[in-house]
Amino acid sequence: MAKRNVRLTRDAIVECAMTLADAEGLEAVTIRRLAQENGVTPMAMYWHFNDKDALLDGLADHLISSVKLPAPGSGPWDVQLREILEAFVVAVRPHPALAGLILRRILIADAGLELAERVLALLGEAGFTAEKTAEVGTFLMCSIITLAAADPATGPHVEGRDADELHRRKRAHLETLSPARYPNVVAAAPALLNCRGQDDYFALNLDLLVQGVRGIRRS
Amino acid sequence: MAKRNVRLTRDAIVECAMTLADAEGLEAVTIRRLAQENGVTPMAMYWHFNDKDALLDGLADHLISSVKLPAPGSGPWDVQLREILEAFVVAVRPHPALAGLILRRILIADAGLELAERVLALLGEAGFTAEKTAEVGTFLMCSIITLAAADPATGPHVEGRDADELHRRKRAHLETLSPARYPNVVAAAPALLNCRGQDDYFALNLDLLVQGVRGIRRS
DNA sequence: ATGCCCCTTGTACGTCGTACAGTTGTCGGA
DNA sequence: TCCGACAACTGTACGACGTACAAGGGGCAT
Repeated sequence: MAKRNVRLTRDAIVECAMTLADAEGLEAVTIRRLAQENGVTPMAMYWHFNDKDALLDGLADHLISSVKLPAPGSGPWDVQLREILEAFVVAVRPHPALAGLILRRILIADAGLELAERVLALLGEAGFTAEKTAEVGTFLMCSIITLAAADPATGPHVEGRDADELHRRKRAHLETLSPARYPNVVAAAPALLNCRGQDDYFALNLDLLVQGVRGIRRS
Repeated sequence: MAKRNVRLTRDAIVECAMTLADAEGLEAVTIRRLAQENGVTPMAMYWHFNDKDALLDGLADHLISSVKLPAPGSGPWDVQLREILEAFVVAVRPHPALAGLILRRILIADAGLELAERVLALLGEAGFTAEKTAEVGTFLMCSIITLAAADPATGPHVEGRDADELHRRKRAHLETLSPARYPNVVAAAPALLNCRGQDDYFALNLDLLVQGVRGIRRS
């Protein structure tokens, strides 16, 4: 993996960290591992990033700025809101291991502020007060991240486990449940284990969020 | 902190870990720290738990089983659903640092299965197919956990930072924003920094979720 | 060639989870 | 009264982690 022909770059490190996180999870993203991956000493990282948190912030910022916001059209607010939220999930979905890093950077990264600005504007247009706008907007951002985060079987933002093994254990456990005691869980068991990652799941719950915003508009 | 008069117990350890997490965050919950807190050698923990993950699972299970489900009344499904979701948030809210641990244990812990069963049953009653029931139910559980997790300024499930310092930095950053470029963000800035932890926030977004479910019922 | 500055290396420390083996306290049957 | 057996705990050690600190090299303008 040593590619020590050129100098190291912030962006190169971030890129490397992203593919690493996608392939092996966030817990594989280690200063030492990143250094080794680039044929370099661990301490070399610290020239490009103050500390590991700064590196993770870099990852988050990179992910946030990959959101392709639709042009600020003139359609009804709920349609526009849905488009923006969808653009957000679409960008984050390919990197579920990193989803948890995003939240704390949304109001810091430029792209995140742009995103927040658009969402808050639409909520204002929908008739929410400034305070409710903040509350709903915050929750929407959190929900989208949740939506895009990893499979519940592996657990979002909980790393350090063998995903396959956990998934198998969960399946085995669900199969031992008494259908008399948990009829609905047993009936939904295959879907519960499977539903994440399906386009259906995202579309349906994006609708849920937008319809929810519409539903609480007057109150 | 050494209270070595009685033998150690799984429950005692879990209890200790919970107060520790509430006071100093999940990153303070360490095998060594827990041992020291109980006046015992680190390795003593491994008699009661196979490894640290088992300990965290114990924490999650304890938290899940603290949910006080309302009696299965006979009101309309959406009212009952809201009551259940509210009971969930109420139980988890006091322990935001642990919220992230819950998800992967919901379909394993008995109390979690009970919770899932009730939610899925109500969704079935609302007219969802088995598959959509699973999708919506999964998302609802995730959202409630998200809702109950820590302040976005400190970042849910992201530990290892000084919360106060981060909050101050965020506030400072928001105050430097150009109101021309981000009018809505600037207008909502105080609320954005503050809204979490307010009862208002939880009530409003619980409504959002329930109304959302109602909104997507027929489709 | 020389000096400077950007980038990298080398070494070391403290913390973490935990494998492995040994030690104690307690208690029921002889 | 003794005695093993088993439950609960101790002691030591290892490898991985983040990172402080100081020293080194290598390309560029002079």
